Amino acid sequence: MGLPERKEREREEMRRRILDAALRLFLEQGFEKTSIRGIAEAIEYSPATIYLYFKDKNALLFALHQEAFQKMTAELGQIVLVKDAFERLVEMGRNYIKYALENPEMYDLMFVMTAPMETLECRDEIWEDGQKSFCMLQTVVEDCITNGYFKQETHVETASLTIWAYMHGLVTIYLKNRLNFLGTTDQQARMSQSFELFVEMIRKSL
Amino acid sequence: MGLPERKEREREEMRRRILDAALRLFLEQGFEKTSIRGIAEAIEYSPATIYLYFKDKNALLFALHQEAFQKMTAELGQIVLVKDAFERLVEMGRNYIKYALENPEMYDLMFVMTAPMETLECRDEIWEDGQKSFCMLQTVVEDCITNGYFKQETHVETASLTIWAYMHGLVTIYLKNRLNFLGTTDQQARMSQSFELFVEMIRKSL
DNA sequence: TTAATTTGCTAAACACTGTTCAGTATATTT
DNA sequence: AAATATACTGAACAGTGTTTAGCAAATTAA
Repeated sequence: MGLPERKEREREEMRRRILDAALRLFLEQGFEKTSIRGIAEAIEYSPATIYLYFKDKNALLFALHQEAFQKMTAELGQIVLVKDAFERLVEMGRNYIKYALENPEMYDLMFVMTAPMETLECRDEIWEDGQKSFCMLQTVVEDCITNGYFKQETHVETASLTIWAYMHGLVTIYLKNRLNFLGTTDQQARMSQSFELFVEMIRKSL
Repeated sequence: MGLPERKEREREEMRRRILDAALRLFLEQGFEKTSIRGIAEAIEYSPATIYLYFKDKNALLFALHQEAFQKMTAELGQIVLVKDAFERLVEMGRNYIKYALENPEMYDLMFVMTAPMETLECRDEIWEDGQKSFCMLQTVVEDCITNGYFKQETHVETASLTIWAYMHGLVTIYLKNRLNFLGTTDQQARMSQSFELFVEMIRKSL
């Protein structure tokens, strides 16, 4: 066995090339219309080659799903700059919505599609990326308790799940075109109004 | 032109046979694994025949989506029996969760999949089924205001959207396996805890 | 009753999809 | 220089949604 140093690096470069092409195509033409063959053509290799670097399409999607989480975590991480605990929570919510609306395909991959989760299941692993993000939320909720914004007896996990559920519901209703019985221009405004109401709800009752 | 009485009836019977078979297959083997060819085989007709009764697969999905709404509306309609306005709202929420967990594929069709919505868009129609369901929720929220549970100045539409967003978020997070970083058995319990918290939140702050 | 026409349906094809595998040409090791 | 391992691909398999040409039976018209 020779030194696998360069080999390993080349292999990683190829994975990158595949993922970059896949991501570009997904963002350009959406999920449904992106195929393994299309990705192969974009990197000028045979479709079979992709299967030397990813077990199947689900594994490829899972890798992209992980990168989407990295990006979101980076963006949500900005909120540590906000001093006030409650305002930090609100800003986190705003950024969550912003990320979802600006990266709808990635959001789908992260929180809606079942395909990437299947790779996780067949590897018998836990959903680490999701867990880590949830912990970020929990931390901020804890801060709100510590700083007296929320009652001492507030159950952190339950409160966090409730907040996440609302945020997720709001953005998916919108992204999946289930708000289109309202005027097209109004939709974003209605979301903002709802968000503000929810913020007041948790301020008053948590 | 002869009397199209029986012809029309026969045509409707055929549509029914197709939809029944499609529904059965969807529930048996899920969405991804159900094909036009499979449906055709189930009713012992050629795949091409289906296209004489439905424009394309999206139109078929849209028809099923409509029936799913009928079923849900019927189930949610039961809550009129509950006298107390607030308790009626809570019961509506419980039934919503129940329906979603008992009919995950149908829920997907109604609120997550974009395919049925495309048929709607290309027909340039509004999402009537969704609008009607939303009105049901709005009515109950109005009752809560009238009966003094919610403040007089509560904006019905915004409050309803907020409640719906939370409910939808909760069930989709669960159905799309995004709660599997919690213990498998715990998941439903966590959902219940969150729901109870949310009920208290709206009781206290709306 | 016969001829013309419409209706209901299908076989076969088209252009795709994800995936596998035998085989090849290049690079590495012995 | 020979043997082995690596990287890659062409071609196929089995599947998908959809379209079209054509056929046989039912309906209408003469």
